[in-house]
Amino acid sequence: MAAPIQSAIRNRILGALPAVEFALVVANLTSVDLELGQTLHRAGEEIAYVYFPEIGFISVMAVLSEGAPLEIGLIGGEGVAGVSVILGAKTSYNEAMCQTGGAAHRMTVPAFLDAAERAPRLRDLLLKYVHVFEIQVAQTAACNAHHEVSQRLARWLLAAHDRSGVPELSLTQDLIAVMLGVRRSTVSVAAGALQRAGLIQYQHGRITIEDRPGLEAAACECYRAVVGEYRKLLGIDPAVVAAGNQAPAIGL
Amino acid sequence: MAAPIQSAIRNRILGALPAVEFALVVANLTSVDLELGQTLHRAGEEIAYVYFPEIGFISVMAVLSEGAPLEIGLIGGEGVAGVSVILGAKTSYNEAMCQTGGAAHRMTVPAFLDAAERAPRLRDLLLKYVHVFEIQVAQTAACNAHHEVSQRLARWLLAAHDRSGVPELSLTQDLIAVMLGVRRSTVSVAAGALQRAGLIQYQHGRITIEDRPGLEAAACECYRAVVGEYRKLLGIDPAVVAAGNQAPAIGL
DNA sequence: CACCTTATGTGTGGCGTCGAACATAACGGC
DNA sequence: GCCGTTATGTTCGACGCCACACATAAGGTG
Repeated sequence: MAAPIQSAIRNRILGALPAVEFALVVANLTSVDLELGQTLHRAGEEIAYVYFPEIGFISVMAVLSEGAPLEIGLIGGEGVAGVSVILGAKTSYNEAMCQTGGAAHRMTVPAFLDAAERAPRLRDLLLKYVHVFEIQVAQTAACNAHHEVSQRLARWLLAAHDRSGVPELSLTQDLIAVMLGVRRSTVSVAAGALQRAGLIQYQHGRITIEDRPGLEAAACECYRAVVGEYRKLLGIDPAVVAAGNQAPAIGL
Repeated sequence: MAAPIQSAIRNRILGALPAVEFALVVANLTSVDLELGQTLHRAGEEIAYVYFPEIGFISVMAVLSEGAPLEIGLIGGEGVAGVSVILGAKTSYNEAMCQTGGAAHRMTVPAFLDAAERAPRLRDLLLKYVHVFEIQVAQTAACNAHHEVSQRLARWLLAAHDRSGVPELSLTQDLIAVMLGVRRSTVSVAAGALQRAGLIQYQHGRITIEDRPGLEAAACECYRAVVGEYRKLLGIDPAVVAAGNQAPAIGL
């Protein structure tokens, strides 16, 4: 388990640290694989580790007494899961789970808090991340109340694609329906419309985005708004800009 | 403008400070009236002041390009408006406005940041408040997706009543409809049902809660869940426990 | 008291999603 | 290549809320 060197790190919070602070952090990082369906922290239970995703993304879900949990936010390589310990939280109110395969670096909570104490730039970035994540959640609250499923589906696919870093996503409509808090048949209809419009391509649990600008046009403003805040406040784009993966055309 | 003494403060974050820290803060506090419809900070604009409500409550609203803004969170005497400056935010993503008459103590942002730096207990409380507020927003996101308007109406009335500290609220159905992001006629139907059930009493812009336990039973779990987190994490109850205002029967 | 304004109650057709069922299609293991 | 499993497509009645309209009622004001 050799310590990773900073240039090889894909997580953009870790990547943005000055070398001095990264050195302080890296000793306590452990690389772990994230498996599909793996729960990083459960609702109401103690947060043991803080995760810096490298590959794949993590869904933060609200758990209601009746009905399946539904997603309120996404965390990828632009962020951190479990960051609320920096606010003094001991337990997690929501549930964090991995919906794709992936990998992350993790730290124990005490090590994380110690590092945040001693590394001012890290602390600054973490608090800003708390803020943009809250913006994402707030936008989701409004989106759930006002926007149609087809728009929300497009938004979600874009956000997931941004954070996955690969052109093809392994995601069933069943899973997406849970994320959005709707019936699978509703997703099927909405996805079928997107597919007929040539925006996406479904293939038995694998989905590719064929026309990104078109999909952005089909999504509600929420996608664009949240990406803009990540850039503005954190200086970090949720989209992975890896080799062979073109940057999303959001700007304008 | 005499400096307020701590025992006369109704805001429960200020009230929870040790005397040493309160002394540090109080010099920079200014008492202001909050007028109905007054905007404390607008979406996208700079946050100039941080507000500690004393009387009445503040609605935090998400602004979408089409349609009226809708509420994502409530702040009363248990909290602070504009607290996200402590995360490094300069501007507000959402809009904070006063839906009732009221009063607050406010500080300029630089004074606030300075105080938070020097007063550890204050800083601790503020970060925890950021956390519980995010929980409130997250719960609202799930609530908007899953729960019916009648339940959401009951939840909202309870939350507003908690924070107002008075038995009678001055709130039109029109205003509530905007908060919940639904049509006024829908509120009218839902409120009529609650009224016929003897839970509330509407009277031309004034509303009284007749049967609080009944109203809690009519509300979705979200009300109870959020109150529980305020108590657990902050040690503060959103409900004002003033003379003549019985504490809400939430416990169980 | 009469009148205007504001607030609430009620009704109707339409649309989006639910909830549930069933049919088809693609993959994977043997 | 067959077959069970998994994933997707499609349909249909029901229901909640929209969107819009109009009626009624309860203040406030002169």
